[in-house]
This record gives sequence, structure tokens and C-alpha cells, in this order.
Amino acid sequence: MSKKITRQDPESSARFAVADRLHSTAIHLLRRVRKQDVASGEGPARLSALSVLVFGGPKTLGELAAAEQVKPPTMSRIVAGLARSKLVQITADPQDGRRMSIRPTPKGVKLLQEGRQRRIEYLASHLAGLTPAELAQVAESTEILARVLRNWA
Amino acid sequence: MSKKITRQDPESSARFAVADRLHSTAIHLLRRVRKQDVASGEGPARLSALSVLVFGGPKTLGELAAAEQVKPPTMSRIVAGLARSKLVQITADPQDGRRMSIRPTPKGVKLLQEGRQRRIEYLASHLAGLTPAELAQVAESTEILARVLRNWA
DNA sequence: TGAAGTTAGTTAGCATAGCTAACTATATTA
DNA sequence: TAATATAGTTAGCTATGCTAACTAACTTCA
Repeated sequence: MSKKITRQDPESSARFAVADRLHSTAIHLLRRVRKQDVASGEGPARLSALSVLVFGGPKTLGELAAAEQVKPPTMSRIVAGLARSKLVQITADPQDGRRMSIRPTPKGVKLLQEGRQRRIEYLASHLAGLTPAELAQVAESTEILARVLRNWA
Repeated sequence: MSKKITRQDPESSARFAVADRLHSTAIHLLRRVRKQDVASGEGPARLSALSVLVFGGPKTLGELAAAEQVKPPTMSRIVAGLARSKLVQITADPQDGRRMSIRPTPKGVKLLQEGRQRRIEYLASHLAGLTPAELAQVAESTEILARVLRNWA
């Protein structure tokens, strides 16, 4: 019981405080932006999976599940929904009959890009009050965090 | 059709680019951190509502729904779940019989703080690779974004 | 004062999204 | 070729979001 927060070294508590604020801010930011996606008619999980396909090329179901950090049964239903909406096309792997290749249809690409446009423009419009210096600061720290994510265990 | 992105002024495209990266980074960051919350046995919506109560004091159901940007029926079920787990206590408003006052129990405060500790420590541990300057940069831009959120339309 | 309207919250019913356990079908290996 | 491993699906649970329709309580005002 001797290792309380207040006894940690200053760097560690600074990290803790930043992590706390960062976490809370990210949650609230996404909660706002997410509402823009309702217009697409597809849920967040489907849009996110579709985005992986559009920007990362065709994937098997297992690859998609791994990319989205979700279990295969969950991705199975997400892909089924996307296929039902004709946003992805599924073909069998000629080498391995168990595998499927999932790729976006033109309709899927279009829907994703339009939704992305809406969402990002909405977010961007709220960044309009920032000074160029503040915007640059946000941009730099976003890249720092993106690097942290790439090196995530 | 003449107002394409490529014809917008430089400041506007800078905002757009930052918004895009920010959005994607926030999504992936939260997806990682969220897994730590599973240990608490409560879902994200309940933990988030409980957090509002712990840090913001007692609220009515409507106030909680507004704070969480969710419709009343949704919050009704979230609160019912928290009450079932004995994490909040519900009392009638003596002034207005329609209203309820929702407040965290000691058990609720404890669970939230422990979960928060776990989650934030996990996130903080991944910020350990940052230099003090980088950490400061992230801290500053987080505050900039928090301000943007406060002024959100 | 009492009928009409407003407000707070609930109930019912739908869809999405996450999970585990148990299954099928195909490949691989001993 | 028989046993095992891998890819994906199905079934069934929980949680979270919504709208529509409801109940109960408060407010207004003729």
C-alpha cells in the first residue's frame, strides 16, 4: 500500500494526468462526430470495416477481424450486413476453399467517401476557431499519438 | 460542383487534414483502451454515466441523458443496470414527483476509480516512450480540443 | 377548480454490435 | 488415410442505441 499515486515520480504522474484528459477528450470528441455517420444508414462497425477494405484493399474475414480487433463471429455478421447492402463483394479464395476474399464495391467506396467527407468536414468546421498555431499543435500531437499506436504492444 | 476540396483555401484544407487524422487516431486509441474496461464487469455506457455522477454529483435521468448525449429511454436502461449492480442509488425528488435523483454509491465510486486507474495506467504506460516535450505537446493539444468541445454548437 | 397541456420517465419493440460455445467444411500432417 | 488444425458460421446471450406509445405528475388558465 506504499506505492500510491502521490508517491510516484513526477514524470509518471504527468503521464497519468495527460492520459486521463486524453481519454476523456477522445471519448467526447468521437461521441459528437459519430452522429454525423447516422446519415449513411450504416452503423459504426460496418463503416469502420468498410474503411479498412477501401484503404487497405481486399481482406479475408479473419484479417478484417484482426484489423478491427474483433472476434470472427462478430466480423462475420458485420460483413454479412455490408454484403446485404451491396457495399462489399465476397469471392471464394481459389487456393483455399475455407477463405473468402472481401472487397468493397463501387457503391461501397462511394458511400464511405461521402460519409468520410461529411464527418471530417463537420469536425473540421469545429476546428475553425483555432489559430494556425493551435491547429499545428493538434496536428503534431496527433502524429505523436499515431506513432504510439503503431508501437502498441 | 465547383466547390471541390482542392479549391478550398489552404487553411481550410489544413483543418480538413488534421480533422481526418485526429478522427482516425481517436478511434484507434479508444479501441485499445476500452479493452481494459472489460475487467470492471460493466459496459462502456454504464461506466461513462457513472463517471458523470462521480465527478459531477447527483443528476436526474434527463440531465444524465443530456450529459451523455443519449435519449431518455437509453439512459433509463443504463441507470437500471447501474442500480441492479448497486452502483447508484435512486431517490425521489421531494419537490417534483416525476424526477429522480441519481447518485453513486460508495461501491460505485470505488468501482469507477479502480477502473479508471487501470485504464489510465494502461494508456499512460504506452505514453512512456514519449519525451517530456512530446508529452507536453499532447497535453496542450488535448486542452485545446477540450476547449473546442466546450464550445461545440 | 378542474380540464387541458406539458414534462419526466418507462415500456415495448427493433437493429447493431460485442462475446462464447458449438458446429461445418476444408486443409494439413502424421 | 485418419487425426488434427484452421476458416468461417450459427445459435444464443448481453449491452446500447433508436422511435413510438404509454403512465404519472406537475402547470396553466378559463
